[in-house]
Amino acid sequence: MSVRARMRRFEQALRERGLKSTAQRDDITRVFFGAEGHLSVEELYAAVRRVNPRVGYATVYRTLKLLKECGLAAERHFDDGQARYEPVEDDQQQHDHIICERCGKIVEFASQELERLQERIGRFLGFVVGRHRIELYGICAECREGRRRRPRSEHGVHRL
Amino acid sequence: MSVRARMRRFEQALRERGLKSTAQRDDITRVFFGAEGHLSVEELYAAVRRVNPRVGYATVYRTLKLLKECGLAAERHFDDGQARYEPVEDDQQQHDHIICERCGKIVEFASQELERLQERIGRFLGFVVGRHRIELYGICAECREGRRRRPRSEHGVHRL
DNA sequence: TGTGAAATTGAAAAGCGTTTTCAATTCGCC
DNA sequence: GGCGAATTGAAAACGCTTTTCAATTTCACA
Repeated sequence: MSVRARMRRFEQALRERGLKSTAQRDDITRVFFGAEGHLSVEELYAAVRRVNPRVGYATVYRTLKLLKECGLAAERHFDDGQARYEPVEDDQQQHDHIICERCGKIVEFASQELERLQERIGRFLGFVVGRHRIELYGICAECREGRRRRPRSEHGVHRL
Repeated sequence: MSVRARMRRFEQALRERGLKSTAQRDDITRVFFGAEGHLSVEELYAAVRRVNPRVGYATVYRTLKLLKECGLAAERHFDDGQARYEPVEDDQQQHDHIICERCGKIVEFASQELERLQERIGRFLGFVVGRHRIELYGICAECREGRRRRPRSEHGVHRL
């Protein structure tokens, strides 16, 4: 879905809730939807600032909270102590993450098998499993080979 | 391993580091090792206070940090925003958790299959996986059946 | 196009879990 | 017992996040 389309979605969600559309919200969501996901608030704030230096930190937090409530953003808590946010594609099912501890790259993947196994484990222990959190931490190929340490986030969910 | 034996281990670790053994450390570790794991700092602090009301919050934090560094405690960050700690048995291998969102019960499990699958996924994506974080969230049997809502933590790792 | 109630904003303060600071106390080797 | 180093509790500081509050902006309605 394009940035434009997502922003229309957001505007609509605002109207449905009787909330107002503002320049700040527009700027923040535009930058957010245009970025590659897994942004921290700090990163998003910095990026928005480049476009509109009048935007305050609190507004970025508030807008992310709104996006979350509208189902347009997902909040993640990895092991670095700050929340990260990714845009939610509406066709996109649940997925997990593998994170390089050297360069910080975050790769998304979705595994049917993992899904099934988790379900099975839950059932065995008497649980009905709703959500899960699965994060793998390791070193990516580029880092092991001593190549560049640049990429922060690789885009798209890998289906396995 | 008994509480006594673990405390001896701790004393030994202290000596090795040139650190001192104190009444506070003894009280905190005794309560910690005697409890059923997955305690928050708050819970441990409250429990220790019942034994020795002079112990301060900071000392509980400091002692847990020490235990962690000695490999006698593991720190976990579930979705409730505070760290939880569990005693580490020396024979105990890596395990994961399934958590009831109604009663808060935490059940430990270890799955060879899950281990293998995770390894395989990592390799497929070019990673060498070191550690992982796997948490399943759902509703436990007791809660679904409307039984009591008491148990906080069930003891022992379920091997699957 | 103007008006005004309600929503929104930025800056600063507060919150929350955790860590650090610091003066006073305790430990343990001589 | 005496002394230097480690430890302690209380309070302050921390980093991230939320809330407060007065000033500004939006937008439904006139």
